[in-house]
Order: sequence, then structure tokens, then C-alpha cells
Amino acid sequence: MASSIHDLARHLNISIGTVSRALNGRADVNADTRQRVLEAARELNYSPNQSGRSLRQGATRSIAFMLQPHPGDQEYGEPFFIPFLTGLQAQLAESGLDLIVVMGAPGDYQQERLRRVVETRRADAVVLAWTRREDERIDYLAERGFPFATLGRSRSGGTSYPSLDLDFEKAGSDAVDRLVARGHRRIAAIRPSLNLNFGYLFLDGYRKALQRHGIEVDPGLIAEGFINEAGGYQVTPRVMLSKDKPTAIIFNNDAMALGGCKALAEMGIRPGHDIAVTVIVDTPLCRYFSPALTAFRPALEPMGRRLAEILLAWLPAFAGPEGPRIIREVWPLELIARDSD
Amino acid sequence: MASSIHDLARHLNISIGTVSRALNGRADVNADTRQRVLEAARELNYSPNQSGRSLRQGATRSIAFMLQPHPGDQEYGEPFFIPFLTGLQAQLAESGLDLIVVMGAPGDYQQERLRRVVETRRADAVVLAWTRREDERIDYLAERGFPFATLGRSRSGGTSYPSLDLDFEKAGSDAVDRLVARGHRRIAAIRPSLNLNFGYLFLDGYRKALQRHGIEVDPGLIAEGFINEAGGYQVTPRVMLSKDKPTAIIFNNDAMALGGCKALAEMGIRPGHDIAVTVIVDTPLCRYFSPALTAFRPALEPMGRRLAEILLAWLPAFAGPEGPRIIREVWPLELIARDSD
DNA sequence: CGTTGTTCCGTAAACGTTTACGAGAACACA
DNA sequence: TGTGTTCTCGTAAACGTTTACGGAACAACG
Repeated sequence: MASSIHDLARHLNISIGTVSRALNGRADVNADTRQRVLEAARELNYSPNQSGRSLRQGATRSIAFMLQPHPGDQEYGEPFFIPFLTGLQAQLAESGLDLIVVMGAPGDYQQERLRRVVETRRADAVVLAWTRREDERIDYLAERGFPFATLGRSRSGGTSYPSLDLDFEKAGSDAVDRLVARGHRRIAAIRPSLNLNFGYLFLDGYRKALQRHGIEVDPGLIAEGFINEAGGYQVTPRVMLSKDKPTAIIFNNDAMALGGCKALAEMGIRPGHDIAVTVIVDTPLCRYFSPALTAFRPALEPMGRRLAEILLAWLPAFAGPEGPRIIREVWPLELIARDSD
Repeated sequence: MASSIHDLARHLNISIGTVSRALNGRADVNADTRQRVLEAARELNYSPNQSGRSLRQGATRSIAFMLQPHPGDQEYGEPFFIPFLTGLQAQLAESGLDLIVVMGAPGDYQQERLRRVVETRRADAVVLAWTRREDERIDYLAERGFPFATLGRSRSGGTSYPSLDLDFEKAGSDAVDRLVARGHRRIAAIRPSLNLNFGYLFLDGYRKALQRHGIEVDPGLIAEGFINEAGGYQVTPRVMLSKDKPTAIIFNNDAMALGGCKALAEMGIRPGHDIAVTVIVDTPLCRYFSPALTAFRPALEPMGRRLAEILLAWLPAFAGPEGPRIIREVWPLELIARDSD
């Protein structure tokens, strides 16, 4: 069915070596011959068998993105990743690399899928997201010497690998600054487990900003829940029942904010009127919610592209003249002021 | 670095043929030898090279899910797919198959990515979603004889391939029935392009139900927009400005509903009070929106598992004793009554 | 005419598997 | 002893590529 390089060779009555060289654009092949090979390739609808190629070259020319759920979170919060993946795939394609997304089973602590990708050499490198503060996946990859990059930072692995992250600390801090400037002093924070590194960073920025403003950090105003709608819904009432009620809430996530706003609605509290609401990571939901939610917007698509560059700069096969470099970047989150605060 | 079957053979001083047979559980190998091979494999941390295996067997043992955006829709509506993919991956894994998700570039009419997967033989079969009424992807795959299954139906390709779909027609019909029973007669429908087959089916059910109730179908109450928040936001006012205003709106999608509800809010119209709102496909957003949106819920995770079964039943290499079968199923959407109607 | 260099191409090995084939050994049976 | 069967294993080819190596043809030059 599918034509191979041998078919081309037979059809043109030349050797497979020449065919391969012609297709790969090597110098030592006559311009005329190359032309004929390319024509025949089109005519016979030839395209290279990836398995054969990978086997010979010891490289698959594909990068795996691990879609690993965070324990307790069924829905992953994936809408977040789509623009990122779009950019990642586009940039990788420019280097002739394929992006494959690998689903992890929910609650897969053992990183079974990651192991499988690495061990069967299905990809030349992997990209991790939702890094945890201590991340066993990073330890695993670093220990094995398998190339990877992360969307997000972690304490694991030090700075031995390239990474890209958003400045959640500054966003947390900016959010507080803005609320304080608008007269708030009782500001709550709804966040996921501190194992999720962005949750940790956000809280850090939040704390430091409060202290900078001379406002005491009240543990009763900080609550932890699953990083989804249910989490926000469960946990928000807890914060609203503290002795001295908050006049503002910062949610770490659009899903948590949605759940939280439902809880508020059930208590008859209206975001934007009775309480200020800020969300750290903006999504279409924030924009189209009523009231529209003030949120911090990431440049996801460009970040996807950039992560591809960063990863490739670290891979010897792709590194430029200066050789492999470990690049780590932290990108800003842009405040989008809307109607909820 | 990575150990091969040759390393095992050398280490045990036996031939690679025997090692391979032992690992693959074939009968013609001594029980004792097999034991030693397995031990050595664990000891040397052996795992088979997927490229070598694929090359020899002519099969990659992986299935590709195409994440193809619909033109004009930036966000894909992917949260919908996550539980589906979870089920799909889980069931495929039970047959030793890997699931890979392939991102298509936005607005990729040429199906470049699909072609690439097929031509480089990166997967043994593909799964398509968001089938269109006339779907060039299906034509392409059918013509090439490449195995595939779809989440959704299409006019393309007839019934020559396995598929799984939701009963959008019945959901549209049920939605109308329910609203009529509650006294509504002016019922609007906000839907995406009729190229998207589920949009077509939904509208069909909607129309037939109206006719069944002796209600004239008013074109002014039917509007088409992108299948995302912006689409719902843009198009909903159009329907509300018709001479004889609707008292109920059915949205084809949670994102369209969100955008539509924002438009309603801006007009001072409250869902659940001033107008009834129904959503065809339920998501966490519907549940946590205020008011909670009445919606039709799909069993996504089981559907993912089922689609794996259906696909495998069609692949000769996996088909049971009866041989390959084309299974096509339509699954129900369960009404979840909430507060918006 | 001999030497050297260049251009182009064929040969064959290698990547890591699986598997058809056949061989040797052990054993049973007549 | 001869024949057949069963169990176990080694040999080697094959999957589709890429690429190191060498050789043929030819040109250029002294």
C-alpha cells in the first residue's frame, strides 16, 4: 500500500542510497537526479516511515506533553492549556518536530504514563506542566538524564533544566496592591494545595504584599480547596464565616472563582457590589461571567512558542552554535481590570 | 544507555531470538529460561524500543486522537473532551495501546496534521471528533483505507466506519417538550454552524418538536454563532430583538450559553426569572453558574471507553472471533433539571 | 600521460525488533 | 536399532531508513 524508498529506487532505477540522499537534501546528488526523485516521490505518494527513521536515527522527532491531572481534580483545568499547546505545536513544527499529548490517568501518582513514554522512547523530550513544589516527575527525568522542560517551576531538580513560568508571586502581590489602593484591608485568598507550585507562589506574593502594607495576615482568610469549581464552592463559605469578614477575595483560578461565586450567590453576596473578586489566571470565563471578573492574563500562545525554543536550545541536536543552554524565564501576568472589584 | 535485547542475550549467553520469545510469552521456550530472561530484563532495566518494534510489526500500537479546532473557534471547547479522553486512554491501555493526542493548527482546513499522522504511520488508527456534516477528514481516511472511528456522525463515508455519538436530536426535542410543558411557546435556539453535525441534529430535533406541538418555527428565533462565548454573546441579542420576543432559549453549548447569558445580563434579563435557559451539553460550568443551568448531560468517560472497544472491534488485529464489525451507537443525553428554566 | 581533485552514485551495514525455519537433543515406541 | 514426536533454541532474514565508505567517471593541471 504505502510506498517505501525502495519503490522509488526501483521505479527510477537508481539505488536507495541516492533516493534517500536526494530526499534529505544532501549535497552529493545531481540536481537532475534530485528533481526526478522528488517528482517520483510525489507521484507515488511517498512519505517516510517514521518508525524506520526513528530506529536508524535514534530519535523520534517528537516531543511529548504530559497531561497529568492533579490528584483530586477531575477536570484538569485544561482549557488553560489549549492556547499554550497551540503555540507549542506551531513552533515545534517549524523545526520539523511533532507534538504529541499524552494523557495520564487521573490520580496517577506513579507517573506510569511518563515512564512509558520515556522507556519506550516514544519522544525525544517531554514537557511537564502543573509542576509541583516537590515534583517526582522532575526527579525521575533528571535522574535518568532524559531531556525535558517545564511550564512552571519546582524545587526539584534545581536549575538543571529549562523552564518557563508565569509570575504568580507578582500577580498575587499586584492583586493585593490594587485592592488595598481601593480601600480593602480584609482580603481573602482561595488557593489550591501548596504542592502546586503556582499556588505556593501566589500565596507568597499575597503575604508579602499584605505585610508591605502593614496588614496582618489572617489565616482565617486563607483557604485551600481543589483547583476546580467544587473546590471553590466548598471553601469560600469557610472564609466568609470568619469573625471579621473579608471585603475582597482573590481566587487562584477561574474554576475556583466560578465555584466561589456560586457559594457567594447562595449567601446573597454579589461580586462587584458586596465584595471584590479578583482572579489570578484569566480565561474566557472571566470575561463573560457576570460581572466580568478582574483577572491577570497570561500570554499563553507566545509562551507555548517560547517553550519550544527554550527546549530546543537545550537539546544538543538543535542547539545553536553556542551549544546547549539552559534558559529559564518568568513571564508577567497582565492585569485586566473588569467589573468585579 | 538504554539496554536492548542484545544486551540481555549477551548477559545471559543465549540468543536474541530466545530472549524475544521469552519476553513475548511464546510457548516454545523453557520455563526456566523464561524466568532468567525476565529477571535479567528487570535487572538491566530493559524495555523494548518502540521504533524497532513498530518497524518490524508494521504497527505502532498507538491510536491518535485529533484535536481539530473548528474554524473560527479559538478555544476548541476542549473541557468537553477531557473525561472522554480519560476513558478512551484507560480502555486502550487495557489492550496495550497508547493514546496520543495530536493538535491541529487553528483553522487548518487542509488537515495537514491528520495527513502527517497517517502518512508517517505514527498511529494505527485515528479518532476524530466534532464531525462535520460533510467531513473531508472522513473522506480522506476512508479513501485511503486508514482505520478510524468518530465521536459524532457525518454524511461523509456513509456507515463504512464505526462511530459513537450523542443523541442531540432527542435532546433538542426533549428540551422543547419540557419548555412547552412549562408554558413556553416562543423558544429560541442558539446554535453553531450547521456544518457541525451536532448543531444540525440539535436543530432538527428542535424543529420537529415544535411542529409536533403545533408551534410554527420562527426563523427569527434561530441564530447561528461561533461555538464559543463570543458566539453566544454576539448572537443572543439578535434573537431577543425579534418582534415577538422569546420566553426561552436553548443553547447548543455551555460556552455559547455563558456568552448569551452575559448579553442577557446586559439587557437586564435574568435567566431563570425573565427567561428560561436550557443548555444541550452539560459541563461543570452549567452546574456552578448562577442560576445553575438546566442541561443535558453526556456520559463522557464511559463513552470514551466504549469508543475504544468499538474501534478495536473493527481492527482485524484486535477483532474477536466473529471478525471485524462496524459498530455505530448513539448514546442518550440525560436531562439535569436545575434553576434556569 | 600521470596525477590530483571533484562530482556523483552504489554498496552495505546498522538501528532493535519479531518470526519462519530448521537443527539438535531427548524421549517414546515398535 | 530405527522411526517419529516433542521440546528448546539458534540462525538469519526482514521491516524502512540513514550514512560511512569507496569507486567510477570526468575534468583540470602540470
